[in-house]
Amino acid sequence: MTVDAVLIAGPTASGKSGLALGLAEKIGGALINADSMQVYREARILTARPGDTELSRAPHDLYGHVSVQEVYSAARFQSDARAALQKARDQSRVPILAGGTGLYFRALTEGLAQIPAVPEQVRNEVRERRARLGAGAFFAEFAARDPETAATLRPGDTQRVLRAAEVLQASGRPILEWQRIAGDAPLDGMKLARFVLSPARSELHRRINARFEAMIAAGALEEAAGLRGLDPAVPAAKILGLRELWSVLDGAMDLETAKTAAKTATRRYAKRQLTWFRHRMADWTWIEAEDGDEIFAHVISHM
RNA sequence: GCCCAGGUAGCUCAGUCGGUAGAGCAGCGGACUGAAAAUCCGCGUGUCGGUGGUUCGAUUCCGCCCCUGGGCA
Repeated sequence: MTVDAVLIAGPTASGKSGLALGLAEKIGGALINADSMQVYREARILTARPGDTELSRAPHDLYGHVSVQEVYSAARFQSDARAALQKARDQSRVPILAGGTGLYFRALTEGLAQIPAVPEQVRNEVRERRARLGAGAFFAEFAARDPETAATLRPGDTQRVLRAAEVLQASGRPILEWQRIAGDAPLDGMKLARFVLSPARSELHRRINARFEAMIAAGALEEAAGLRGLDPAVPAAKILGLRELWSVLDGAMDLETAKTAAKTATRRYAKRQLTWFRHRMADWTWIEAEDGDEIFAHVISHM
């Protein structure tokens, strides 16, 4: 085996975990999670995180290692992944990074800009101001102070507008300026085997639907009950299916409706993932096979 | 078997007094450097059941056939 690391991307329910695990067993690898939601400890079922059986078959890192209460981020992931990569290296294991979060893969392969952390107080101030002024007025105000960045954003893009505004507020410099400074990529200079799993859309939809049913059967409703009261502003509150199941628990929605809504949301998520992969990972090895053994054979032949 | 009602987008339906047709949901395409399972932008994707006829022109009118639902037998 001549690669320094294996990267496995793919939309949700495309079979990444199974492939990664099989590969880890075969080549003596160590799994490192590259999925933004599988990092949350208390949400194993709803995030389709590997269970104890899988965990016992190969080393796993960054799976369920933080609490749902925490605000995890791409930056924290990058730093955690750096440590996990070092750990695998120390154990002479090939790191196998598997996940569905495009931005996290970007953080690994291209790095993130080194932007000073924004104090909690500034974040809150900026949020409150936008809520008070409204999206349009807030954006106009921001555009007057940072026209260059504003030109790249839309007023309604809540997340990016807030981020740009808080960075400007906290650092005194436009986020665009910070982003021009190249980041340090954890995988820089390493020999990589990169794969994107891409089953046919119809098959992917079938799997997504079936998997949510399986999650329900495995106790997703109980898991959701345990997460009630979670601060809706925290990233883990965005776990697909969580809101719908909370509605069921509140008696505001029947289970069938909730399941349908959760599946739809997951299908749309998969579509967004694929848009990212298609354009940002065009030069990776794309695997359209759907059968596990077939996928495995393809991967081996490309390494 | 007869009588009604209806066959239009993947689904539920609207519509066209004859000039090749929209709405919702689903879906599709795209952007995206620190909340990314987030956030945002864009797009009707169609043998108008089939087949003859009338007509310059039929999804629309007429005939026949097929299918679905309801009623009567």
